[in-house]
Amino acid sequence: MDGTPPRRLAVLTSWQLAQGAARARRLVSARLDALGGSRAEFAMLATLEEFGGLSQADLGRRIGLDRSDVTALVTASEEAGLIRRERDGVDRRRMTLTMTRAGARRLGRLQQAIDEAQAEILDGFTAADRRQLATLLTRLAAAETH
Amino acid sequence: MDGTPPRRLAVLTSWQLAQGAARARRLVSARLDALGGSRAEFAMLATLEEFGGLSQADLGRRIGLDRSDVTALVTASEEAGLIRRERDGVDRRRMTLTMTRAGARRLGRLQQAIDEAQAEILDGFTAADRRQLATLLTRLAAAETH
DNA sequence: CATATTTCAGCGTTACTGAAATGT
DNA sequence: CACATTTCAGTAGCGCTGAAATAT
Repeated sequence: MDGTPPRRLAVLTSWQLAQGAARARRLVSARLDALGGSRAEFAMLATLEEFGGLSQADLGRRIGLDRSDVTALVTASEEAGLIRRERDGVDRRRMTLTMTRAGARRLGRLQQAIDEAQAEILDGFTAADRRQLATLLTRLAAAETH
Repeated sequence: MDGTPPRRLAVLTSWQLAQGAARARRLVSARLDALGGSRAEFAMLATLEEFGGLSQADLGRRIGLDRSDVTALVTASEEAGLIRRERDGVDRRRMTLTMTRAGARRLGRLQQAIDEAQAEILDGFTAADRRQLATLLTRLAAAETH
């Protein structure tokens, strides 16, 4: 046993979120590490599958990744053959990103690992629990930044 | 608008948790920064208020802070007059930590800032929503590490 | 002897900032 | 001109590791 945290911490929504997110992150990372993958890599491939032909800036905005970190991720992924990066014909500032077939296969493998982690995170939760949690978290994260 | 993330991400509990935790963290940090404080400082003071006379190792276990980071935090907080650090008389490896009156006043100010942030995080949530969320998050974070 | 505590030096990841080069 | 995109260099916090000194 680790000893319980003080009540002033335990009652905070921000603390509860941090604890839950940290556990989920550890479980997901452990599975992805075994495949030599990362959360950002999965996020990128998932985005390019659903929204093909994005620019790097758009990709970063979709997944909340900094422009600077997008550059590094995209460079490595192109070298690994998972994506293609081509200069946009219309707006020549932009690099247009598309997923390769190797990227699609990679996405499938990472998805499987992530699904296993989600199952472990939600072990013991009923279907109703899961809907509740998803609804509440989505509302919370989507709140206006007014 | 930022563009929506792909479905493969949006449906993940781990992603939802990460997004919610990141927003909560930004709101809390913004308030604490204005006071020159940190989350770790608040966690330390809250712990020493509720469990007086802890060792550094016990403090770290209560709040999930690494031994190495505890040393730095405790050193700075002692210099700031928020806590006292004395060699334990029984087990002379340990340093016994106690909060000073200045520390208690500091805790009060940080608590106020954090309460404001929690209110902002949960803006629009009913009392029932808040109970649901707290229950689900606590269950999720407390899951056995079997 | 094995174990626990504290301290220090350092590492890897993530999130970010500032500035430059390029183009709209 | 203001603004957007990409890239690079660098910064700061966080969570950690390894090792040493000290004590149980």
